[in-house]
Amino acid sequence: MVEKRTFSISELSQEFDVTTRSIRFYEDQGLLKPRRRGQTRIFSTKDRVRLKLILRGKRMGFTLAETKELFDLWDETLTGNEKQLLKMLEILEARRAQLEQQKNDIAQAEMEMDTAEARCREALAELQKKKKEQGLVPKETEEAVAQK
Amino acid sequence: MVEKRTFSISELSQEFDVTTRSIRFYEDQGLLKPRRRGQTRIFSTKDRVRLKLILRGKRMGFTLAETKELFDLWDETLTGNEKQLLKMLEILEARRAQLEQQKNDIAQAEMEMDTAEARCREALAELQKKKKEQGLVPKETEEAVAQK
DNA sequence: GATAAAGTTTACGTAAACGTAAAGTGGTTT
DNA sequence: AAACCACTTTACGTTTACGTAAACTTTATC
Repeated sequence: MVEKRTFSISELSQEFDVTTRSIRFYEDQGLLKPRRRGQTRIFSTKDRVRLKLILRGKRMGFTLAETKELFDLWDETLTGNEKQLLKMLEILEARRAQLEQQKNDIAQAEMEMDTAEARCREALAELQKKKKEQGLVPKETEEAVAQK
Repeated sequence: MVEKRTFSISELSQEFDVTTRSIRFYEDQGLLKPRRRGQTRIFSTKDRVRLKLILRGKRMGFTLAETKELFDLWDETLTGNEKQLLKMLEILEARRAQLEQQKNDIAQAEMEMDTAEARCREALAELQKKKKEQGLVPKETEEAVAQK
């Protein structure tokens, strides 16, 4: 049960909601290496995984070049050369630092969004109060409201 | 104690490690609005905060246009219009969803990096073992090694 | 008052990541 | 066989986010 399927370019395009143009571009840049039947591309499950990684990388702010570097490095790493292995470990460390930074950024952003939301709700509540007052004491002029 | 300082373009440039070109560009795009003394820019603490937000936004994968949209919206929100307030709350919700996605992406990436690192270390251990064997049984040919 | 240091505008250049025709290939459905 | 579909290549266009000179003021320093 090894899921030995293959995929057409439009299948992947639909599944991941990217244009075929993008997929071809990723191949052009060396990030995907589909087989060919004639001139038609045939994507393996490995290609599919890589596409998923590419897109996630993008969401995380990686450039295609960075992602490609990781792919290439990982391929080289599999050959078992010691220098490559050590370099891979280094790069993994660097990425972890980057992820830590991103996590901090996200936490910060969440806090600020909390206070922003709170202020919005306060302001809305204020407006509701004003409305009620207007309901009770109608026809207050705009200028008078503004002066509060 | 309101920290009422101002900043020159190069001060900010150095503090946040961005080029003056970038800072001028951000102004050009309407993200910063420094005062002027003659034609020289004078940045307030508010500008400084915004610059920080711009850079964090970039690290989080936001475009300048998106960040500007948030700035503008927040400014409008402060005027207290109800429609603006509700729109702001909507956008905040959307951003939260985006942050959740990013957190998932990061968690996934961390897991994969864990297994990648483990494999690297295994491979390295294997190499060390091979080296020892070579030390004990020297002059093994490359072909023989490859056949294992 | 010359000269350097830091600031400015204007404007063309560039890399990344595709978009968008245009024109052709290969299979299959009617 | 005509028409249609999915796929292809080639190639120029576009947006974003600056880089990089060039030529010019303004301010500080010797």
